[in-house]
Amino acid sequence: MSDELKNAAENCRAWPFEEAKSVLKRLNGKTPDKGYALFETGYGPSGLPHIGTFQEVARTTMVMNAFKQLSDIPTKLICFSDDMDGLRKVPPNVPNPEMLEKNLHKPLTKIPDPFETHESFAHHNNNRLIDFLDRFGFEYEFLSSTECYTSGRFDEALLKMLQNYEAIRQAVLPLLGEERKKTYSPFLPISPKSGKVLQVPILETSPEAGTIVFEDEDGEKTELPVTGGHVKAQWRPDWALRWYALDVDYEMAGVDLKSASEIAGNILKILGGKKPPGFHYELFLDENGEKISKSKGNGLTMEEWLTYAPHESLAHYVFQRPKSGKKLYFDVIPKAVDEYISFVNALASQEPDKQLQNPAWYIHNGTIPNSQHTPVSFALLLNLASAANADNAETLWGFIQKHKPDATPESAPFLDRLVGHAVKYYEDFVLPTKQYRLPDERERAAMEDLAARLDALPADAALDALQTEVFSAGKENGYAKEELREWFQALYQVLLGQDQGPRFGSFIELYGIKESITLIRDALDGKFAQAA
RNA sequence: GACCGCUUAGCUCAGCUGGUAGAGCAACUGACUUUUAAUCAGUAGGUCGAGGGUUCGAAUCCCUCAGCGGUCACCA
Repeated sequence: MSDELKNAAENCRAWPFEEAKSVLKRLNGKTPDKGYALFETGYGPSGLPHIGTFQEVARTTMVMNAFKQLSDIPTKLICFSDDMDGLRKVPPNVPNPEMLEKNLHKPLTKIPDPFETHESFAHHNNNRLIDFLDRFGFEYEFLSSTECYTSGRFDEALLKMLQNYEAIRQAVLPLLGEERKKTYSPFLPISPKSGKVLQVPILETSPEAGTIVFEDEDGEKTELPVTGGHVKAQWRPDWALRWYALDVDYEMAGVDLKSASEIAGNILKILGGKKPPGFHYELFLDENGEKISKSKGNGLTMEEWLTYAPHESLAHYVFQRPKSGKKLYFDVIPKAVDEYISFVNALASQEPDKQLQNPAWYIHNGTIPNSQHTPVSFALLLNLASAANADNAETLWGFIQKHKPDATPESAPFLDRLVGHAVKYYEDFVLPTKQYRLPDERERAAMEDLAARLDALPADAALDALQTEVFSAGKENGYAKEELREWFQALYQVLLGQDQGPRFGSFIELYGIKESITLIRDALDGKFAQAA
């Protein structure tokens, strides 16, 4: 079986395997000197982690999982935080904006935490990243740029950059506009006086001494070593520096960074390295196929997705065709959840080559825990929730067990999570659309009668009895047999605020006899119609 | 301007290395239930953006064009 899987892996054309193969090729199938194949993702800590962060780590993990199938070379995933970057503008929705304003252009690790919970702004956001990633169970190692610079880990690479200063400058220039070309430098000195990351021309370089000379903000000519965290590399060279110093073997990036990564690759070549493989994924679009922008507030946030669906479904969504632009809006969620469920349920019975076509294989690294299986689709749950007034998990579970008597929250924990999401969906999308009305005379009489009948029943009355009482209440209060449909509709409209509903006897059984009586009396008192 | 993606059923999309077009929703029909919804079974629906080329054979590969969209060119 294992051999069969390995064979299937070698022939698999799913994108994570295509990527993994390019890593294996880069390594010539051998463990590199550092002892492992290194997969990297980048993070800018001036903002909070978002769906793009998730997507990149999830997809890189999928490549890594494929790689593990192809080779016994150890692997490592590094989430690198560019936390020595200067803060360029005050982000919105952050406390203490005046304080941040005063600290503009300083490295993020040198700026106090506006939330006043961590050592610095960067530390705060780095921790948010770590919490975020841990929440999804990613296996990775966090790495801070500031630490790499100040600890000397980047020193050798920085000196090499200095030796090749002009060539690296030339590698970047073609991409820049006229204005920027004049002052561009791959090195950004950090002013010893103000602590700011300066974007200034470099006047002299001294490869022997390992220093650069520039004019500080007050006009004073200043000489600084490029090593030890006194100087930061500008963005594109910084990327190359990291690839070189850490010996990165794989990194993907968005299409927006396409030309930048090419430049960084050229710089890496100058340093004597070889650009790590990695494709450029397309960015997410909104419902109309337009760019998602925070200012417009279109598209869908990570939080929104995770409110209405489990994170596995997002991982599944993100697996699909990373190189084409995908629309990210509410309606894709239920589909993603149900596709995920079918793939999870299918995996065990699939042949190895089919397993490797199965997104769930990548999400769970080949082995799906039993707890992930669910006998009910998410679409069904959503329908059930809205049809059955399921404003809590217990009610919804009651209806589920009508269909699947064996399922319990304990035996199907993933389904239990889905139930929670379905209830949330009900609260946010179904409940607000409910329109209760008051009953007319005949309806009122029948409902009062129904309440009284229910009251007279034992607490453990059987379903048949309940259903019979509902019919009797209708029939004996002026509804002819062919009018009974109207009686039921009245129940839904008056009691549930909708035109349709579940079989009413079952509803009472699940909702509870006492609760149903209260529901009827509240409706007759006008509590619902008034509120609406 | 440079580079890229998309165009397939009413809607949203899948179709991997070429072999008589698929799914979900919507629609329609039926079954079941002392109402509906749900559920289940089934039906219908497409010159695969246009034109050309390669091939015994093209939604799939190549070229041209059109429409839509994206990214970069100021900052990272």
